[in-house]
Amino acid sequence: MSLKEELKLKKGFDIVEHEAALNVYFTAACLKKRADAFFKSFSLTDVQFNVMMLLVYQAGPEGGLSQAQLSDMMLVNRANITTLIDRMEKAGFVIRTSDSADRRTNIIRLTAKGKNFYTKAEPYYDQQIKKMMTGLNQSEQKKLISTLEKVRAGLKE
Amino acid sequence: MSLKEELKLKKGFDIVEHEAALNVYFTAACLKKRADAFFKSFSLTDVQFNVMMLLVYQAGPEGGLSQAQLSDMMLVNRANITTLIDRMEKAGFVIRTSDSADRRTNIIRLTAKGKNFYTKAEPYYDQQIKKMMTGLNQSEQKKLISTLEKVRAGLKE
DNA sequence: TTAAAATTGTTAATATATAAACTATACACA
DNA sequence: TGTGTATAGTTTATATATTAACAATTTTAA
Repeated sequence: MSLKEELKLKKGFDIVEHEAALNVYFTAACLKKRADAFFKSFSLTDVQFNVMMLLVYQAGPEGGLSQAQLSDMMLVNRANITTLIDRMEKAGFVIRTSDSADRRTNIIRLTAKGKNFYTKAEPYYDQQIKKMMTGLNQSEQKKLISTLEKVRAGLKE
Repeated sequence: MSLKEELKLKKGFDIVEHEAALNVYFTAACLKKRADAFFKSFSLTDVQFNVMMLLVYQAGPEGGLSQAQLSDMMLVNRANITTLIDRMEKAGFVIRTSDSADRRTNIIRLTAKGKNFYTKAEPYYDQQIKKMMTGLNQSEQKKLISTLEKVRAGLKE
């Protein structure tokens, strides 16, 4: 179904670039909504889950990541990390620790609660994301990935 | 460049579905950031521009759209439209009018200021979106559109 | 060594989004 | 006609995101 049909628009799109960009945008929104619904049963959000995933798989030698690293890996503003980590700290999933090498820096670490939670939730997430992407086969997904890489490359200029 | 490289991750992605979904998500975020930067010079946001575009091209016989219609066309919650239209009303771009056919309903209309603004801004937007999508040729864009349609179709189940 | 430039995390203000609950209104059905 | 259900928009609280400005700290360059 075309986006025009899905959004029930009277008039379609004259410029294919505009249509392509809107398709990316709204597909992401649909993915996010579906993910949000999934994570709701775990009482956290997709963004918080992403933080945990980053801490599990991308932690440095200090056993965590700095807020600046998190903001870089999530493509969001540093200011946003503050309240995000506040909420996750409050929920008991992460702690802020000081960095012995740099007094400006916090190292964000998963708590035992956070680790346990993540370990339990990950298989369910894996299952869910596979379900979510059943519209494409493996080869189509790989092609989509490389196409979107091209889009992003074109944005860098 | 792969997402792993862009985000400077130590560890890549084990599940291609996850990688594909993240590519959609982050590409949309990159598009949005670029669009935000563009619209900043016009002192409005991409979401507000989208509202204006919808009012110009999708208005009904009453010369506008209801808030519920806008929320459907934008795939966002009705509650979100309230404050969005508040801000646009405050900026003088739109007005809320009553709907003679249904006393619960507001019809959102562009003001003369809003119409003039949109008419001036649209050609610049067209130019900009073409520039933003230069990573793909026309055929690749059409292929991307149909792939994303498949993703969304798979999400409906 | 010193001063300038860069980086880290926070704060405050703003924008976009969600959910739940509500009132008023409209619709559907018996 | 009356009752139950659905819808429109708002309010409140919460989450995610941006910007600009700031103080503390670190890095860079002269």
